[in-house]
Amino acid sequence: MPNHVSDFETGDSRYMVRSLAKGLSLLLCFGRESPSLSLKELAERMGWSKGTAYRFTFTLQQLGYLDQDPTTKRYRPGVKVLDLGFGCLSSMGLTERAQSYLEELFQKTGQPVHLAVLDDADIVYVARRADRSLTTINLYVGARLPAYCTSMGKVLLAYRPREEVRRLMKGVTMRRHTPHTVTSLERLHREFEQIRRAGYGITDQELELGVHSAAAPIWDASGQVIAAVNVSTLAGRVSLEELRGRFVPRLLEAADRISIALGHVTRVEARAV
Amino acid sequence: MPNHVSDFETGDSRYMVRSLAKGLSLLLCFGRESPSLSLKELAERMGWSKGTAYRFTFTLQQLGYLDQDPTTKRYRPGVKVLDLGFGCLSSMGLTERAQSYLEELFQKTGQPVHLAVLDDADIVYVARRADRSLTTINLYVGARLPAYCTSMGKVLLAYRPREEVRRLMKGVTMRRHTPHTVTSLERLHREFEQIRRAGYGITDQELELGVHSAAAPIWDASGQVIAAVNVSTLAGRVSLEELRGRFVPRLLEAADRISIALGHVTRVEARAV
DNA sequence: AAACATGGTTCGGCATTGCGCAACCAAATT
DNA sequence: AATTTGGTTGCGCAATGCCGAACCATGTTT
Repeated sequence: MPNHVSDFETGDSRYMVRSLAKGLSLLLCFGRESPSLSLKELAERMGWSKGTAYRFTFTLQQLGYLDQDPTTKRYRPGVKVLDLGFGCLSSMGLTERAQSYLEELFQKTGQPVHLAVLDDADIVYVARRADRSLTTINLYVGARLPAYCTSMGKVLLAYRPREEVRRLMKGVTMRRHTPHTVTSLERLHREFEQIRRAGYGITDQELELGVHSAAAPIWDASGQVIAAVNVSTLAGRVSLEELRGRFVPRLLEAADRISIALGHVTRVEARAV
Repeated sequence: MPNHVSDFETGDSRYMVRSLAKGLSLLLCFGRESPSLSLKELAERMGWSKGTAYRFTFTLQQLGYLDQDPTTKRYRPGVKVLDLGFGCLSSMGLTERAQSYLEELFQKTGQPVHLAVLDDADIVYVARRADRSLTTINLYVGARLPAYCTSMGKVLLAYRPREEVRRLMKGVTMRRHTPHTVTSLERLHREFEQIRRAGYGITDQELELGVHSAAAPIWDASGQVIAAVNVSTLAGRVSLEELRGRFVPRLLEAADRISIALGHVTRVEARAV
């Protein structure tokens, strides 16, 4: 078996259609730091020849996923990319069904509330309800944050089998974002234990100083935890006690209602307060 | 030049990388009506052999753009699709910069407000701020509506060169969604004239009975109209006069502010009221 | 329980596709 | 005018991805 060409992907990528993978990775180049790219830049970033880069941008442009400025020739993502993402998002039905409960939770607490799902060891925001700029980090739908240092992330991990958590967290370096960040896997597992007992989780300034939040799991009809809701508060304005005492009960109520809306059969569970 | 095989795409698709196009069209299969699909269904919809369908789903799954239910084997869009859409959306910067102004407009009017851009003859929602379920249609970010019968659509078209409008509207059948819908291109052009003079546009129940709305253009630094904001109201609760008198001034103010935030150099323009 | 049906997975062989390369343009810069 | 930079083509060949058909693994029918 002469390893003539590095076919890295563990070999199981025998079926991988490469051109598709390439094209998609090209779309990922665009972001906040590089909202538009020239053909040259694209080719360099991807490590492709100009010709190849041209064929891919051409294709994506034809299909509407890239726009090209006619004068500068630079490419920008086209609005059609939203068709990819959001036909899909709506297909989950999650956001739509959760929206009104998020609204209610926001009204009752006056704090920004979010909905997120787990993807590998990240959480991805899928909906939010907040006042303008209460949050320090700029969170938008689709944003990713590491799971291990966020309340929703911990909740989502807490309800996964231990084996899966091990697999997901393998390769994640638990960076100490703040002095409060939990950076030991063992400690994390103890927190998961606690979360499962309490039915919710709290993180205190682990990702960013001055922000703490509480999160609760959302169950679907099959009894899986598929998402988490949180309430996020500023440490300077709301104490942990207040978060726990005033906001958590509302949070749990909202989480339950969303779960029910998704068809979850509620089991009355004892919750340590 | 023997046209041996139908290479439909006007011939200029010589450079089209087919596998990419195919893979992307596969992702578009998923939507509200079909949130999950089996390999078989996918193969049928696409007109592919099972093997081909398998390789594409395999690829997309490996990359995280598709999830597969391990028991039923059915595919659903993976959360990673949001990376495609929203890395991009954020790269526009538009939504982020507009968010706080939308919030303000919503607070002042108490009505749902939206932000949309033009894509072909459609408008695509890129941001919104609304109470729960005031709207009858379920609008989410990424949703598409025809431009010709929406306030934002008309505004967006009104500021495009006539030639471009002709091109975009070619092939669009102006369906009479309600008795109020404007279905003549000529009439539409007269409205555009009016919109340019007034600096905003109103549609009265043209897409759906009971809903009317006012929209205003958003300009970028280069003097182009790149988006539109609207305020949408229920005909039963807010009269057209009230919409015009109470809400439009606020709408215009918000639109101006967003434009300025985008670097637009405000020219003081006379606006007919 | 055996036969059947359904739908997912795998393989081999070959036409097609898409790649690198290198030339060709078209603008901007010197 | 000469040079540079970056976008657009064309060619020939190797790798890619397609078809068809077999193989499996479950679930269903008789």
